[in-house]
Amino acid sequence: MPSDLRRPERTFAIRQLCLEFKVTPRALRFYEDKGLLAPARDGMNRVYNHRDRVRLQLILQGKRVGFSLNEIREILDLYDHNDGGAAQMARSLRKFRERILALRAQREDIDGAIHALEEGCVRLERQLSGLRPDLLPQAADYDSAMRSRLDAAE
Amino acid sequence: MPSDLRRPERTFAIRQLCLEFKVTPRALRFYEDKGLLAPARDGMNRVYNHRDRVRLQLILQGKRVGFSLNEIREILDLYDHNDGGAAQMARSLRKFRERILALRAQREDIDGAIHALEEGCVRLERQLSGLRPDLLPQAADYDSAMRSRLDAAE
DNA sequence: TCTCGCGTTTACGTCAACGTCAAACCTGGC
DNA sequence: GCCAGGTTTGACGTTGACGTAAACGCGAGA
Repeated sequence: MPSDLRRPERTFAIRQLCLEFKVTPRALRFYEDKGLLAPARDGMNRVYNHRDRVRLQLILQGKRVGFSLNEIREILDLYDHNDGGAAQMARSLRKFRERILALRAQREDIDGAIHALEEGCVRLERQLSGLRPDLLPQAADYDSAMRSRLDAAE
Repeated sequence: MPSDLRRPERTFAIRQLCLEFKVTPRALRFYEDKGLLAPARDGMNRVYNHRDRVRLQLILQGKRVGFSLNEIREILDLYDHNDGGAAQMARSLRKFRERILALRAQREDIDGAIHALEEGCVRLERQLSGLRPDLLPQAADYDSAMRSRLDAAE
C-alpha cells in the first residue's frame, strides 16, 4: 500500500506539511485564520487534503515573489470560485494581468540591481587585484561553493 | 540661471525630493534616523545635495527589489568606505556576489509566477470567450492604458 | 501683527507576519 | 493510572517601515 504523495485521496497532518515545506505550525494556523487555508478536522485536529497542499504551495510561491497574504488570498479566491459569474472572471483576468505587469516591472528593477552589483564587483575585483590579489580567490570560492549547493539541491 | 537637476552643486529641500520620488518627509527622516542618509543643514532645515539624491534613488531601488533598510545601509556603507582596507573590500565583494545570487533566485521565482499567471490568463480567456466574449475587450484595454502610461512616464 | 505654510523634534500608533508562551486536550505506551 | 509528546485555542510580544499627533520655529504675505 504505497501511499503516494500524488494520490488525491491522501491526507496530511499539520506536522507533515510543516516538515515538507519548512514552515511552522503557527504559520499554517495563521494562514487559516486569514482565510487562505481551510483544512478539514478529525475531532480537533486539522486534516489537510491534496487541495490544501496545492494551496499551500501557491501561498509559499506567492510569498517568495512578494505578494502579501491578502493579495494571495484574493488570487486564490478568484481561482476558486470563478464559476461565480463571468463578470467575476473578467475581474480575475484584470487582476492577473495587473500582477503580471507589476512582476515584469519588478524584474526590471532586479535586473538593474544585478547589473549595478556586477559593476560593483568588477570595480572591487580590479582594485583588489592591484592591491591584495591574495584575497581574491576567497571570493571566487563562493561560486564553486554555490555550484555544489545547487547540485545538492537537485 | 537654469538650475539643472544634473548640476552637482544643485541642492534640494526635503519637499522637492518627496515630490520627485513620491515619498513622504517622514520616510526621508526615517532613513536619516537609520543612517541611510545624512543631509547637510541650513539652520535646522535639511539640505540634500546631489550625492544624497543618488543615495535616495539607490534606497528606493533597493526597496523595490526586496532589500531591507538594514541591508541597503550595509551596501551603501560598503560602497562608501571601501577604502577601509583590502579585507573590507574582500568582504564587500563577497556580499555583492551573495546578493547577486539571491537576486537571480528571486528572478527565477518571479518568472515562475509570471508563467503561472499567464497560464491562468489563458484559461480565463478561453472560458470567457466561450461564455461572454463581450467582457474580453475590457481586459485588453489594460494593455493600451499601460502603454500610454509608460509613454507619459518617459 | 497675525496667520499660513512648511519645517523641525519627540513620542506614540499601526500593520503584517508571524514567534512565543500558557493552559488545556487527546493519545499511545508502560 | 499516568506521563510524554503532539495538538488545540487564545493572548501577548516582536520587527520593520513607516503614519500620526502634539508642540514649536520661522519667513512671507494680507
